[in-house]
Amino acid sequence: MARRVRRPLGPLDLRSQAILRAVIEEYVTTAQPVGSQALVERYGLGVSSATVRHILADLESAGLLTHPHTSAGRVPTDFGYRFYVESIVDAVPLPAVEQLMIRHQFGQVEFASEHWFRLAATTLAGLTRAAGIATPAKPRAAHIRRVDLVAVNERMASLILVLREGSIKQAAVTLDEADTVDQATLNQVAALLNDRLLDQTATLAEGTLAALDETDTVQRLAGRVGERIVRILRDYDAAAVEEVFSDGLLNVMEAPEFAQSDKLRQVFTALENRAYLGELVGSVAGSDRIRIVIGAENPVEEMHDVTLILAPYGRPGRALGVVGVLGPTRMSYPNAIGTVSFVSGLMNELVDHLYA
Amino acid sequence: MARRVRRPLGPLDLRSQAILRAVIEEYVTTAQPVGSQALVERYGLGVSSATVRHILADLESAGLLTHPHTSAGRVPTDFGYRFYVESIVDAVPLPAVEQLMIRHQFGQVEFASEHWFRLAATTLAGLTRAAGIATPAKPRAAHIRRVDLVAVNERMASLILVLREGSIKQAAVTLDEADTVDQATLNQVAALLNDRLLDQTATLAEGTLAALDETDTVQRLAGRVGERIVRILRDYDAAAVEEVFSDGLLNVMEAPEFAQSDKLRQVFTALENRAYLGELVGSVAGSDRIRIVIGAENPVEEMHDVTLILAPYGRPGRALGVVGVLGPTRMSYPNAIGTVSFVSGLMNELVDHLYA
DNA sequence: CGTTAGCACTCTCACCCATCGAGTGCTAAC
DNA sequence: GTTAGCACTCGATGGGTGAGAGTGCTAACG
Repeated sequence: MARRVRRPLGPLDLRSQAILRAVIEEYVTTAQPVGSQALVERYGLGVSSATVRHILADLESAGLLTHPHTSAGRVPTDFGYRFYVESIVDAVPLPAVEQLMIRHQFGQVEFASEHWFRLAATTLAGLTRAAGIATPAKPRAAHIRRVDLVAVNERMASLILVLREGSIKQAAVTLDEADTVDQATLNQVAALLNDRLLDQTATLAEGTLAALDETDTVQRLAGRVGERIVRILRDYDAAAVEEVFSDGLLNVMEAPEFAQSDKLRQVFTALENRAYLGELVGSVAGSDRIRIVIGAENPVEEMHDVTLILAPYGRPGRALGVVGVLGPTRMSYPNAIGTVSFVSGLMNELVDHLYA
Repeated sequence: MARRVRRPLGPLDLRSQAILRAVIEEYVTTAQPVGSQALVERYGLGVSSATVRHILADLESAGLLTHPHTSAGRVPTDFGYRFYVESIVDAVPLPAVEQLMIRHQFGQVEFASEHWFRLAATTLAGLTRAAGIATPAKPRAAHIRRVDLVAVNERMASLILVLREGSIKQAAVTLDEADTVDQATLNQVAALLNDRLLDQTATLAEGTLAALDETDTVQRLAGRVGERIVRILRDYDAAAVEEVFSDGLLNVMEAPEFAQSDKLRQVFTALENRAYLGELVGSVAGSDRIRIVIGAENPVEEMHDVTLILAPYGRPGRALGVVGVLGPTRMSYPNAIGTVSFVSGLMNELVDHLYA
């Protein structure tokens, strides 16, 4: 086989790179195996199809391309995409007009990371024609920003807990006091809690609450509510990833490689299993760059036909989330990377405001 | 053709009903056209296959069954399912154990309709092996229960608005006052707003705000925030359906009739178009019973292969939402109806507590 | 008159086979 | 190193065939 010097990795000569690039870009648009002739016709390569065939054979033995069968054209391997992404092309930044439009959209949405991350997923789905994925910015330890209590009836109140991280938690608390509890009392309790617990985490709050005077009605009630608050914070802190929101899975369904819904079903199943995404997201959140997982590079069997492009956002050490896209391995990497990059940058800016 | 008295509608004789029922239930479990012989074997009908064939032919000419082709067994038509649901079977109530389990689950969730309706969809999906659908209880006009303001920086505050209906809205308000605004001032503003706006709707609130004294700093700020509150309420009131949450679409995907993902793709597309669901939900919310839309009864072309079973919940004139399931027309109607019925009843109870 | 056995008929499905065409890999010449 | 030429491979396509399932009809039966 080895007709010319084999360089399975490392600096491929420029012409080979150009051809690999052409194969990938042709395949990305047509979804059909690419033949030598098609390449010569559609890309001005200045050589004959026979020459191209030689090079294709070399690229194949280097593991960058494959053959579905003898008489078919070439298809990129996962490794081929990897090489393409790392050594041949650069990310294409999102056009300025679209950047502006998206900024505008985010400006219209309520001021809460709760809503941003969903919008991020939706936006990514629309821009890349793949599925958009996003998690909320999850702080290592949540901080109390605000406590509010609303009377529901004589013995129950609705507790509203605002976290510095931008999310709001709600819970019902039962106050089985001998005397009925009115809104005025609740206001006092809330004021006390706001005074004492501002910017505290679960652990700190627990200490503060221990110091309350149980003989005073207001303080006793505050203690009761405080217990609940601590429990909510602990739950929140314990969850690895609060939620994974995805949008535009339909886009992926439309790709011809998923016409037999079987493969896609597997992907969906894997997606519903949050443990996996949580893990992946955790690993991305640790790093500081875009992470690309192509096909079989993914440890999860079901994900072998799709590519994930994920980027962290937020503040290391404080709150971290992930945005990204999920598409067929056959996707337009330069655009997808550029888009994910922009959206994660935007999310960074937004989260910064929360901590400003 | 007409070998015996034709009764296209109305009281089918009992034996014919039993056979229609057998065909449907066999088809529901096997997803294969049902032949006369299979019926005789698997259901103790006490007659020969030839007799069954006669009856099948009659049921077919009455429009209750069809033939995919000459030499295939029978398949129920949409009309057949309709007759089956209305005249032959009754809803099977959900087993008491499961009822208990579900009540328990709802008890664990935060005290807010926001969360309940999602849980309802998830629960329905799990119980029926179809897709669960739910909308939040949407009040005709939202009422203010609580206003809270948290300082973000000198010129911005985060507004938290709790509605009597159980949902929470959040927004950023910019306070471009000459002097900086601190949390203490914000507390006064919030107290004022809570005092004046409690239980008011958008229109009422607007009147109340007009009466504020613009020369006082606190009142002026309250006016500023109030404008924003009114805008939020108006937006909320204007939306026909806030959100349609669905879960378990995967279940539907697994049905053999959707193996070629094309049909399902259409369903998904229709589902993403909220206008349609909003309309449907609106019509259900108006009525007071479970509504079943079988296959081509659905005005929307894309939904011709699925059945919707929807039930309203909430308080007429106050807040109304919808829960239900979406599955293949070939689904177990008695169970699905029983389950939807239970869940909508449960949601009713929960919403009742909000207004208690 | 309803029920049944028997039978011809229809249609799908699975299988085989031949053909076609795209695209390769090799070789020899430039 | 590049190219033209050519044999070869293999999937896709389409027609043909046989098996099997299930029907509809008819004639006989109680």
